[in-house]
Amino acid sequence: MSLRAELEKSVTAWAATHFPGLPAEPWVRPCADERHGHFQTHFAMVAAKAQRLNPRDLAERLAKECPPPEGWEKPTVAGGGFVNYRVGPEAVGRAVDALRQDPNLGIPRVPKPESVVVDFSSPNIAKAMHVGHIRSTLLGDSLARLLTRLGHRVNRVNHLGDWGTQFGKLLLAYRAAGRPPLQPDQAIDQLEEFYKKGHQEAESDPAKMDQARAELAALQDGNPERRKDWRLFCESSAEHFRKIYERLGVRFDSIRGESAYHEDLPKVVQDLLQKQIAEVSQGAVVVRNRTIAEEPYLIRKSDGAFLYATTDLAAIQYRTEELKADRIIYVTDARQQLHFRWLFDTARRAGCRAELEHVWFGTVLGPDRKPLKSRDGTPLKLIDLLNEAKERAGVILKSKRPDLPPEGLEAKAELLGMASLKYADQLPNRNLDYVFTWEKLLAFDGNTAPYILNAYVRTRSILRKSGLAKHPCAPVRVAHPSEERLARLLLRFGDAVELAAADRKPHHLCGYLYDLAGQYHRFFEACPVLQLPALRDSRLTLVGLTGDVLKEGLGLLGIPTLEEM
RNA sequence: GCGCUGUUAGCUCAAUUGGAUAGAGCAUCUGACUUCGGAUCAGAAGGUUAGAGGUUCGAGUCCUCUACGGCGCACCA
Repeated sequence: MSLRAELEKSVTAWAATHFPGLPAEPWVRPCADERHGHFQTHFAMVAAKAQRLNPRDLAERLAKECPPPEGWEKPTVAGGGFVNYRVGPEAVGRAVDALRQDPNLGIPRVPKPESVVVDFSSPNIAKAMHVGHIRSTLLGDSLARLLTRLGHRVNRVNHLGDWGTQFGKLLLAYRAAGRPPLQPDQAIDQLEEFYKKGHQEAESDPAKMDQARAELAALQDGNPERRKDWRLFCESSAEHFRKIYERLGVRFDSIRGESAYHEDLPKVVQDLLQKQIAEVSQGAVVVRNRTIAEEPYLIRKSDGAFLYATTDLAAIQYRTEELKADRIIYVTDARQQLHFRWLFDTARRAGCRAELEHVWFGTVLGPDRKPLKSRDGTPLKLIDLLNEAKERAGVILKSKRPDLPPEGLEAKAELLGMASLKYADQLPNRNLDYVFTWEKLLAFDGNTAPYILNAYVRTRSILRKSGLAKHPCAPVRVAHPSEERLARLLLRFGDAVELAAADRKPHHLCGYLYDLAGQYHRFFEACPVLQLPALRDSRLTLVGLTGDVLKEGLGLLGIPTLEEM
């Protein structure tokens, strides 16, 4: 249990006894300013307001009747009714001793594990993944890792766009070209060319548009030749996706595209009509809810075709009934908020009992504050982004480590490039658009992956220097202020992980890891580790624990570590 | 028009969900190296949190209005 949680227990018990009416919030928080203390509670001010009492008097009572755990200083009252607590160095040492023996590093387990589907990434078949997919892919992956770590049963689902109307135009051009074989390493580019060609033709020539529609209808009716072509498109795309996911270290439990729900769609619409949730309007089938919008939600077009809303409804049914999901989390960009409001509302009215959540994020912008594009104005391809990250990391590596043999350089550049990209993408609050620059991404200092990795590497190098095979696990004695700060920060890891998961915002964890890396660097400046025999094992233990927490924290963000920079 | 969302230091972003004197990095300036790895550390400077009201013991955070931006609103996904 963290220091905070220990104190929290005591304060909450006191609050529940004397003020049973008040909500059981977390009342204990770390002080923003250490001069006030290590932890504070503002409970007295809240309770005083509710009961019309004097907040200072109540704070005095709380401080007196609610003593901190063993080894803490006597609490003090300050301001308008804050009670401040300070932990003694021995108590810090004891807490760190408990932490180093905890395989979970202070990360709590949820009392009631849920079966959670995380739906993320979801690229379209026959198109290269682009920069618009990166936030969903990384954020979804991190959320899945966080929820798994807290004890939930997580199902990572890639809901591929493999059944849209774009296939009519693509088939049209592909077949007109004589159904040529696709080159393994250029398949995606070839498919994009065919689509572009088919699209242009269909837009300019109504007869071609009719043909494209006919191609789509043939595919959806199960025409064997079209099916075969479509499967080829899917397989070529899958290979493209696989390479990118491998480099990003992202995996899925289930890759199940829209096509998998094709057969279920008529029944979904029929059910909604039968339950009188949906109605026929102007030949289409729609769902209405004036509290959401005046315009209705379309689930079947007037020509009988289904939409992605219908597919999503079918997917909810599958996930709740077949996968037994208690909760489904969708990770998509902000523009789909209205769609998900409609989707969730409709599913609930139709009897869905699972919790449905839309975790949305903003756009990646270029330096001009417009959505990030490549030089020719098309969306920036993800593969180009990854390659450039690696290349730039390689240039920096060579300049920083000219002594490094060329063999190891490439793998190191790849790791640093991916780590930097992943960290930079997850650092800003997901609800905001963010401005992407290479300078920020691969900077050596500031809140970046290299800075944190550097701290980790130094925990490893000091170990190598010590001649030991692994970090010792000795009782920790905090002797220096920067050492004590490091220890207390380590004890907050569990809180940071919990907050990031509960908020569905991994950037909270980035902030914590940056603080920890910085505090480790300060400790490192101030505290000789190997030179002082009396403190050597204690400090090596602290160093080892710092490394473990940095590694575990980065791991929850999907970022691997390395032993040497 | 309706709805969602945003505006914090010159720039890019934080702020533990209503708590104490709003913090970092970059850029600028000043220091610390024959280093337990300097991809580091110490320090200076930089703010009417877009503006105006309101609620509160307390507001960057909640409410109302205004200005400016991004996005979405029936047959794409």
